[in-house]
Amino acid sequence: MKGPMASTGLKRQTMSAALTDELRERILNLDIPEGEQLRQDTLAAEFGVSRIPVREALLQLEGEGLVTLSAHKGYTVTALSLDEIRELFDLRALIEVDLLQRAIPRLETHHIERAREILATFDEMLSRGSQERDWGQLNWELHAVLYEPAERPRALSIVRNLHRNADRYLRLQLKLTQRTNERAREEHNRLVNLCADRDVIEASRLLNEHVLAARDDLLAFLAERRGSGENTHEE
Amino acid sequence: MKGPMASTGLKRQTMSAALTDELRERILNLDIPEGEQLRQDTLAAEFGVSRIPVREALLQLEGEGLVTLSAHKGYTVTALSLDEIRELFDLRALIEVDLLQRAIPRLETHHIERAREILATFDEMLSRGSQERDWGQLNWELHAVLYEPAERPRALSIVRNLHRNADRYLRLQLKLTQRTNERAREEHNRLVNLCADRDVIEASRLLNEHVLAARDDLLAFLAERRGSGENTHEE
DNA sequence: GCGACGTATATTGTATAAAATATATATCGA
DNA sequence: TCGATATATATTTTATACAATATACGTCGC
Repeated sequence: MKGPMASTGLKRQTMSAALTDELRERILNLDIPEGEQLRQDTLAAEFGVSRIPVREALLQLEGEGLVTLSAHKGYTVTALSLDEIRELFDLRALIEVDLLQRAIPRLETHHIERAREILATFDEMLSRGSQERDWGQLNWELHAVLYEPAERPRALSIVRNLHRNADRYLRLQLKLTQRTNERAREEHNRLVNLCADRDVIEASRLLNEHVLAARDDLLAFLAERRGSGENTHEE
Repeated sequence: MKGPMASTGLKRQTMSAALTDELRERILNLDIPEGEQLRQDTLAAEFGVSRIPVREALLQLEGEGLVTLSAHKGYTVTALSLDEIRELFDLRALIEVDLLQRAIPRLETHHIERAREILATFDEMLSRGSQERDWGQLNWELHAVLYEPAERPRALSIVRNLHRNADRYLRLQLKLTQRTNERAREEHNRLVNLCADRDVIEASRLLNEHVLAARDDLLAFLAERRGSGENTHEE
């Protein structure tokens, strides 16, 4: 469940897969900004591989929605409108609440324990100063462990993708505002406690509010930012 | 909105895209059965292209869930368990009901007209004898036109993919039982009428029942079939 | 005969090279 | 000068060739 062959440094099974992960991380971390053209030979040269695995990585990311292909013109990093970002969160709320309702009756003690471990890691991170790079991953793991007992692999996969697509913008927000982090932390704690109590009704309500509050926070942040020139990285 | 450049025979913008469509159609139509290995050389030779566009088409289909890649071992046509098929329909019900609720208040006359056109095409098809090949496409178009006013592109894309994944099994059922078709036809008519009346409550209820009834019908059919050796294609 | 190892073959994964398409620049005519 | 067409350049798409990996088979030792 952790990172595959972590710390060994052994290279992945295929270049395509490794490139997919690396490119995804760069996009999510905004190292490559929205709308940017992705030149195949440039990437190939940078990674020291041919263009074939680069193309295959980009194709994979296109399936995830992170890049957009225009035939014969190439790939660009997908730029989402505020409406599209809103939709990500609305879908998250819809599907995740359903997952949680199915999962809670089947939650075992070890699920709760794992969730509390993740909460502890969150706190640790918070005290060490913002690590927005890992925040999204940790946030996903917490949600995923609560939904896992539902045994709904397709729904889980869809939700993971929704998280990923929203992650870019959440990281941006985390970089600039600390309040979001604290609020999420508090709601996560309550959510795990409600799950431990098997309180389906209240846990569902809280989860729904949690996701929609994150939505509104983020949209307000982005609306402000986009309205006024959005100057963060200069060139 | 119809088939792109139908009958012209003009090749698509790229080979990869054309191959993706062709392979998808073969898989959905069960020309290539579940679990079958897809050899890249074989496909390349058959279509008269190199393995590169074949690989890219397969990668695309993997993103859609129709094929599964095992590193260094190749692609196989994804085989779904009954539980996974159940999940497809449960997700459809969840997301489509939400879409319909958002769409109905924004439905315009021309949406309804278009829906009735599709219903007429259904009837025409029914009278000409079963054309299970087009059934899934038509079914999707009907649902899509009702959801379109919601302006939720991501949700629509997810639902289209769910339809596609279920389509293989629906076609199988349609080939062997006519009753499903008639039942769907009747429910579709009622659904469009309720939409025309802007009756969100009843339309939502009917849509939910419609999808879940299709689910139960199909699962019963497949359980029967899988239990008893599933002999249809001999070799 | 049985299991472990090594080789041969088939298939996938990647690199390089050629073809097709799009974009930019230049040339021509009015 | 302006617009349109033609040419050149950049980039993507596809083909061919090579390398890496997995599977099948056979050989050897016991």
